[in-house]
Amino acid sequence: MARTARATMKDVAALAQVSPKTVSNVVTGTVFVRPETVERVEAAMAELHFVPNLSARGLRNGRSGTIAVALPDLATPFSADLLHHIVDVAHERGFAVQIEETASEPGREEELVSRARAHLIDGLILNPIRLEDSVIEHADHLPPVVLIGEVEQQLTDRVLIDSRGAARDVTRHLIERGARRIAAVGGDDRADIATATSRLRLAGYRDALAEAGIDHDPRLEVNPFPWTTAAAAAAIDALDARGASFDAVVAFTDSLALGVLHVLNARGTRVPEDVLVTGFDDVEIAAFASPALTTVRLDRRAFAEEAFRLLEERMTERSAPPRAVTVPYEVIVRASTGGS
Amino acid sequence: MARTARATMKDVAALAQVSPKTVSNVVTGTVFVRPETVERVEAAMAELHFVPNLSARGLRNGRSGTIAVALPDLATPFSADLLHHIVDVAHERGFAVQIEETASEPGREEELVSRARAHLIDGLILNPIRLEDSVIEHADHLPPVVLIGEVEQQLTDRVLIDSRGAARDVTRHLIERGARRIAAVGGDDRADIATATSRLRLAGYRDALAEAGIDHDPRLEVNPFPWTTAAAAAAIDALDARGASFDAVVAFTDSLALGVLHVLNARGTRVPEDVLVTGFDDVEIAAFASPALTTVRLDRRAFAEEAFRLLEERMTERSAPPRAVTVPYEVIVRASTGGS
DNA sequence: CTGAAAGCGCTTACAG
DNA sequence: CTGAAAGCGCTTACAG
Repeated sequence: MARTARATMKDVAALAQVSPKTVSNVVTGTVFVRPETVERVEAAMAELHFVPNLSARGLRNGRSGTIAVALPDLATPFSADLLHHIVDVAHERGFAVQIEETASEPGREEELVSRARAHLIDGLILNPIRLEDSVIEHADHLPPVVLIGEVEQQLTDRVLIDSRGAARDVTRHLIERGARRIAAVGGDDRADIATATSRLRLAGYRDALAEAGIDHDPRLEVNPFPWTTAAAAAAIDALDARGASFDAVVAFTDSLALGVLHVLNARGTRVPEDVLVTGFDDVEIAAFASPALTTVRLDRRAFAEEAFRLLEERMTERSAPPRAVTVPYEVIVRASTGGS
Repeated sequence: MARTARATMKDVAALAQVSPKTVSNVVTGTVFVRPETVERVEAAMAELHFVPNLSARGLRNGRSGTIAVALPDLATPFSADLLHHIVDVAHERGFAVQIEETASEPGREEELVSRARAHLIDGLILNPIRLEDSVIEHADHLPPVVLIGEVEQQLTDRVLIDSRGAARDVTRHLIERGARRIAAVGGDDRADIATATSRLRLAGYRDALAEAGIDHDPRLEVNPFPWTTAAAAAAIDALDARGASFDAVVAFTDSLALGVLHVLNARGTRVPEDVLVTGFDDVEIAAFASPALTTVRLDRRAFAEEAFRLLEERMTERSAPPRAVTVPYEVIVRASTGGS
C-alpha cells in the first residue's frame, strides 16, 4: 500500500544508459533522437513506471499545464454543463482544470485570484457575478484571464452573450403570442445589488415592452434569492401577495422557470392556455418540463471553445489588445408558449 | 498587461532584511518568529505582492495541496451537486481541486491516474463507473484514493451507499401503495455491460418483488443509454413496443424519472392515479417536478465530508487497512406516489 | 531565534 | 545527436 519511491529521469537515464537530457528530449519530443535510443528510453520508462514530475517541470518552465475555471455555483445546471464542456476542451488541449466556486462566500473571487497566482495557473476562465473590475485590478500580476457571460468591462478578453438582446427577443415572442402583463422573474435594477445578468435581462425585457407600447409595471418584476427553483416558486407567491396579476412569465433561467411551472401546475393554472412561461439557457431538462419549456438556447460548447481559444492566444500574445467574442443565442419555442 | 516578474522569498527577505529561511518561517507559521520580524516580513510581502510559488513548494515537499476528483459526467445534476460539496469541503481544508471527467471516453480512468501521478496530486476521490479494479492495479504508485458510490472491491478506502437496500425500500413503497407491475428504468444485469449502479439497484428492486411474491418480468426492465432524461423518455416508448403494461415505474435516477414523467404527462396518463413514479438521488428539481417526485435522498454533503476525512487520514496513515463508510439514505415520499 | 548550504526533479543554454 | 552544469523557488537539516 505504501507508495514506492517514484522513478526520476535520472533513474530512467541510468537504466537506458543515456544522459538525463536525452530522456527529457524523448519525453518532450522537441528534439530529434535516434530511434534506437528512443526505444531504449521508452522501455526504461515503462519498466520504472516513470511519470514526469510536473511540479519540477512547472518550476523550471514557469508553466503548470493547469488552468482554473471559476463559476458562481457548480450545482446550477447551466454552470455544470458549461464546466463539462470546458473540461472537455481543456483535456483535448492537454490542460488540467482546477475548479473554483465563487458564490459560496463573499471575497471568494479575490481569494481565487491569489490562489491562481500561487498555483502557477497558466490561465483563468472566470464567470463573474458582479464586481468584475475588482479582479482585474491587479491584472499585471495575473495569468491570462478570460471573462465569460455578462461582462461589463473592456480590460480583459471576454466571451459574451447578448443577454439584453435575448431577453428582448423572448419577451417579444410572448407579446406576439398575446401576452400583455408579463412578469419578470429574476429582474432587478438595483445597481449595487443586482447581478449583471439580472440587470441586462431586465433591460431587454423592458426594451420589448417599450417597443410594444406597454408600460413596465414594477410589481411584475421580482427577483428570487438565491436563483433556485425553490426561491422562484416562492417568488410567484410574492407576486400574488402584491396583487399583481399576469398572463405570462419570463424567467431569467430555466431553473427559475421550473419553479414557476411547478407552482402554476400545482394550482391548476394551465400553461400555456392561462399563462405563458419562458426560461433561459436551454438546459437538458427544459425540453422535458411539463409542459416543455420555451427558452433561450446558449451554445455552451461554443462558449467553452471560444474561451479556450482566447486564453491560448493570450498565453502567447500577452500584450495584444483585449478582445471580445459574442456567442449567438436562439429562442427555442416549445409547448409552454403554445409550441411552434 | 504583461505580467511583471514575480517576487520570490529572496526578494522579500532582502526587503525585510532577514534571511529567506525567516520568510519561510513566517509564511508556513510552523516556527515562532519574533513579532517585530513577522511584521517587517509581512509588510515586505504585501509591498511586493508576494505569493509563494506552489510548484517550488510542491517539488520540495512532495505535496501539492491539490486533490483530484473524478466523476463520470459533470453535467449530471447528481454529480454536479456532489462536486459542489467536495469543492466546498476541500477549500475549507485548504486544498485546491482538480477535476477529471471519466465517462467521455473509454480509457479515461487510466489516463487520469497517470495524470494524477504526474501532477503530484495529494489524493484522488473517484466515482468509478465500472472497472474499479483496473485503477487499483498500480495502487502502490498512486496517491491515496477514496472510491465513492457503488464500489465492488475492498482494496481501497471507500464511501458507499447501500444502493441495493435503497432500491429495495423504494420498490417496497410502491408495492405498499398497490403497484404490482413495476417497471425498472435503468436496470440491467449484464455483468460485462451494466454499471455497478445499474446492477445493484436492479437487485434491490428484485429483492422487494421477491419478498412480495411477485415474479420479476424481464420485459419491465429497461436500461436507457445514456442515462439522460431524453433516453428515459425513449425507454418508456420501448416498454410499450414490448407490450409491457405497468402500474408503476421505479427510475434509477431523478434525471431518468423526469423523462418518464414527461412522457406520461404528455400522453395524459395521470401520475399518481394511473401510474406511480419514483426517482433516485433527490436532486433539487425532484421536489419541483410535476407532480413532485418521490425519491431516495442521498446526503451529498455527508458523502463529500466522509470522502475527505478518509482521504486526509490516509495521507497520514498510508498503511492502515482500507476502511469503508456507508452514507445513509432516506425515501422521500411526494405526490408522484400519492404523497405522505 | 536566525543564517548559509544543499537539494527536490526537471529543462535550458553551453559545449562537444 | 548527446553530456555536464546550472538554476527555477522553495524548505529542511545543520550550525550558530
